Amino acid sequence: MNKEKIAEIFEKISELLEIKGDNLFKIRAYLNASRVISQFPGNIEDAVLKGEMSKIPGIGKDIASKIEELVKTGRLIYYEELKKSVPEGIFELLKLRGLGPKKTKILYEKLGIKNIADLKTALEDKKLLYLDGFGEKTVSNLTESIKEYNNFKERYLYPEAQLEAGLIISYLLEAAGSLISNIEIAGSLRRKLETVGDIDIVIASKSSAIAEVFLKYDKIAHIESNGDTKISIVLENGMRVDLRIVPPEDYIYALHHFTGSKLHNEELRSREKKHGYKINEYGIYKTEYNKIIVADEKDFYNVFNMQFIPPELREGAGEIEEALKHDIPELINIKDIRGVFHVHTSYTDGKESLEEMVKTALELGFEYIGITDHSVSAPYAHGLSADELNSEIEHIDRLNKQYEGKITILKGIESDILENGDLDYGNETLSKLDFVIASVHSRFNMHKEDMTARIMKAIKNPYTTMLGHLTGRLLLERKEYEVNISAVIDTLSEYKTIVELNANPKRLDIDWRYIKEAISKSVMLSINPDAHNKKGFDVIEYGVNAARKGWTTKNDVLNTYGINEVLNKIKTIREYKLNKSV
DNA sequence: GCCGTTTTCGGCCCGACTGTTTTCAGTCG
Ligand SMILES: Nc1nc2c(ncn2[C@H]2C[C@H](O)[C@@H](COP(=O)(O)OP(=O)(O)OP(=O)(O)O)O2)c(=O)[nH]1
Ligand SMILES: [Mg+2]
Ligand SMILES: [Mg+2]
Ligand SMILES: [Zn+2]
Repeated sequence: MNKEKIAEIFEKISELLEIKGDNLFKIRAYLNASRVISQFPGNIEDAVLKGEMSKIPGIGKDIASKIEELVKTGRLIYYEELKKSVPEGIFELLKLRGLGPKKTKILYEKLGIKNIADLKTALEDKKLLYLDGFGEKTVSNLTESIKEYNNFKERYLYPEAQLEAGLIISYLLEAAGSLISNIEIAGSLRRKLETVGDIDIVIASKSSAIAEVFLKYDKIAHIESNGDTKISIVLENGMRVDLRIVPPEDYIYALHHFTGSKLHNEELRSREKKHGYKINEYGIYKTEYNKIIVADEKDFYNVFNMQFIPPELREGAGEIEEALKHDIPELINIKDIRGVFHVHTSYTDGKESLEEMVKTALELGFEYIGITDHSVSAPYAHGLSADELNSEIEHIDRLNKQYEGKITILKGIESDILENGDLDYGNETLSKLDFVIASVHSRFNMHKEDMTARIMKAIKNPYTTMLGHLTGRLLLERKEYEVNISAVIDTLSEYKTIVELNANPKRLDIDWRYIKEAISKSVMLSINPDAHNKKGFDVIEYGVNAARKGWTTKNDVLNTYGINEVLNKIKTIREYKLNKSV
């Protein structure tokens, strides 16, 4: 039982308790525990065995024992009992905008509505109007909510939302720039989360006229709410946008509030409340009339003797403690990236020739480029036979002479990890290469233990320099294959093997939530573009975002080093493992 | 249910917007 599943169960418990009408703080405790578990930076099974769960803030004796039950038996009797009283479809009903636990309960108890389909029928039959608290507006809003639920995604990839947010900001600046003293993306998008539920934007303006300007944006399909300081809309493509408008003097407080995360805000506010501060989106107050003025977010945190916390770290995952100790490290920046590994060419499924990819890397200022086409067992991608790989190697040798002094081309392969954990070529071929990325591209549905063993064996192979996309996930499309990530990280550590952070915005794999664990076990990262065309290098940005979310510093990442250090490091890995295996 | 440097009870972040409730509960951020 992994932490995602455990977190999901506690989230559902909180929803079930809401429906039951249980104590609000108890409900919050479960929801909070769910968030804390999903952020837990380590192996939850180990922590359970060591009896360390209840040491984690937000996990007490009761929830700790429930986690233990889940880890040990795979079930939770308390949850199963709770679920019996409520139909499964209640969870989807709760996802509808405008429908919370109270109304859902009424619909279920009074009209027997058990899921969205039931609700749709009841709406069409105008049955809701007979209920107390349900009027014409509620009916039309729920009808609209069902449409949105059916037609639109719940979350979007970071780059889609980033693009859309940029368009909105450009529009606002163009249409009403003089009214705007500050404008910034906030919410999960500012925190660089890999997927976002909506676009949050904060505006500082002296004039409320800016709201009118926003509402004239031509891509707005639906206005959900429209207040004095807050507007929520849905775009034609289904993306939701929240706009928050505040007077210029309140901007920093509003930006901080709206950046979140919710957990971060709650933690900061409750902690500082004990020290006599009140924090909201309009200010920091020591006493009611004594607003503390700050010029920027650095000042904001400094009020509480905290180090500035970069937005990427504001997930309520221990950042406040570290900021108090001034232990937040200098995070990696995109300018620290000096070269790239994991580049495909027209030798296999890349769209550009080898030389074009090299030229592009050179233009982008990279000092080295590690070429990795697909291996023989990847026929879908025209995987290279040993002979074909030899040709590519010779080609790289020629290009290295041609580009000497400009860029170094490293010879690599993205080798499939076969079902038995072997790599795709013999040692003779592999030893001609500078480095090898080993990735799983087949048989995703193996049992967890088998998949873990398969990957562990590949890591132990002396020629494996780094492990490619650890879980094979495609965000919002394909779930990760089952694998014991902590066991894999331990093996990477033991065999000094590097882990890829695949920068493709659909992958971002290794997940940033596991990066802290990897780094704490001295596993080095490589932020790889997995480029298949010239544009493919640009995704490095997303990889760096994810790395920052995982508290990564420059020195934790292979491709922040110069070519000589890189060559040295990858050689050392191979030698270390060759020695270890004899 | 969790938590404690005002501790083992009595608090728990704080506010905006909407609809139908004539005074605020529900939902959401
Ligand atoms: N203090 C406080 N702030 C909140 C609360 N809920 C949301 N916020 C703030 C922090 C959030 O980052 C910000 C935007 O809310 P969203 O619901 O859009 O969440 P966020 O953008 O973090 O994630 P998302 O990807 O949109 O689901 O508003 C809350 O309950 N209390
Ligand atoms: Mg958001
Ligand atoms: Mg929002
Ligand atoms: Zn690849």
